[in-house]
Amino acid sequence: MAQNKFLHIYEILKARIANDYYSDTMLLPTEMTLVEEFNVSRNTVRRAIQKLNEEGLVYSVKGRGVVILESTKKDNMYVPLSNFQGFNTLHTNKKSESKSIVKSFREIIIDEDLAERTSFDAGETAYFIERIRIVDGVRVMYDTSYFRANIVENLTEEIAHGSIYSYIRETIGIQIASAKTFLKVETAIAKDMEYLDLDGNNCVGAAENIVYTDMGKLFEYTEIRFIPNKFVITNFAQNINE
Amino acid sequence: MAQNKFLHIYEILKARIANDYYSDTMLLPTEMTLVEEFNVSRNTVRRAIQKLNEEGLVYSVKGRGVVILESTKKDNMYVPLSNFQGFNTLHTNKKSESKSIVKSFREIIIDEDLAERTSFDAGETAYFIERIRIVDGVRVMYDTSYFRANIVENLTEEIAHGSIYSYIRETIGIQIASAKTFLKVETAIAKDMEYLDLDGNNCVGAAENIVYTDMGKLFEYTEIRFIPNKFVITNFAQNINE
DNA sequence: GAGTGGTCTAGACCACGGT
DNA sequence: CCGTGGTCTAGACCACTCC
Repeated sequence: MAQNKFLHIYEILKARIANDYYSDTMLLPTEMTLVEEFNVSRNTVRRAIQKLNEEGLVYSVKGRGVVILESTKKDNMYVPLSNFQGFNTLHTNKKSESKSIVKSFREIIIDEDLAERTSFDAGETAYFIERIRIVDGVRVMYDTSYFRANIVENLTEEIAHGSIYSYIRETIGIQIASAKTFLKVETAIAKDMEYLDLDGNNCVGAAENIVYTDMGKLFEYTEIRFIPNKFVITNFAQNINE
Repeated sequence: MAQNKFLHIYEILKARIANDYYSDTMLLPTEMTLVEEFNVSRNTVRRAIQKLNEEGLVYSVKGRGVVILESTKKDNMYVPLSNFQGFNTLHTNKKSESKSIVKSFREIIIDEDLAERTSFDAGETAYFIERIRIVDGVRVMYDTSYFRANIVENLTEEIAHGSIYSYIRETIGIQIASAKTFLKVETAIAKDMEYLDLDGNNCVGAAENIVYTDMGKLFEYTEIRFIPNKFVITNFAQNINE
């Protein structure tokens, strides 16, 4: 039972779309109809529908109604991979064994060059961590992280072996707000060859990740580099007509 | 002058954040303060703030306020590339010359295999189009498109040389609703070698694009394959704590 | 306890689509 | 023209943060 009314309605509508309950018309019932069915205000119905729009399940057209988008065969094709936000592994039915090893862990001083890349201040202290992630025996990705030492205090290699985010949330008590990601395909460098099972490929996927605390402070800069043919990143764009 | 009040307020707040007008506190004024300043209802202020949240400029915390996120050096680093939604070229100051050539154009019947990939129906007719995009003399990407013939009627090679989307919008009168994108890094296949200036790289970026009309009909499936080191895809995730 | 953002209500008018 | 979704208002109560 969802606490929020609008989330509850959103879930019901989503299930009905998935079950083809509304498929005859290709339109959702009108907002006023849903207001009467659920006995809520129009605003609440609109918030539920807005969420469906954000997920790309429907498309609202002024004057006509809320159009249900045709389903595709790809809708349930991908499986989320552990912590990595936005990353999904290619579909597999079998369960995967995954573990990670800490390759480097040390404190560093941010120099001019790193200040440019991480948006930290030159001269401040940061933790530098390299970790390799291994799935089913294959080294599929590694990430190079910089954590601001004045925010993530007393980080140790032990903690890096487990979940740094759990430590940040539970021990330090910082809430994580949001992250920005930039994605590229790049020619592999020596370190990629060394850390990854590239299997003949000479390129990697590269994702830059910038993460904020809920105080608005940038506290982590991470570059993830991953092997080809293993990950899918999904995205959804609306209102292509400018 | 923006027509909508909430968009107008959003733009003002965005400008103030960019100008460090609010930087002292790291918090936006409270909703009630903004209600008084702009003489609008609280809902309108909230919609403006919601948009700032969606763009990753601020982060709202219940009980505390609207936190302004630190700016990063990457915020204005990338330049959008023509039509390709979500794609951005790496920053360059010089203007680029770009053109595209149509490599293939024909009508085909969707077979079982294509039905699986495109989510079209097996047996229906579609236009098959391959186009290569050349920027500053370098073949940087090519896309393989399938358009449903019963929606995009009378498509010709001439039209494909120009803008198919202009034809769809202006001549056919169909509005485009939204698109889903799936992104991967893949080992290059023979056709990639043939169509792209891979310059020694043996991988490509691959983006699948599924596009809908505003009637909810899937009408285009396109696979874009692009060379490494040239494009950036930006993404923004919120509420990482599940 | 005071103040914040999150949710929700019950109205109103407008712009657009389809007829 | 009618009905649709889009915008906006003016209230209310709640959950949370911070002192």
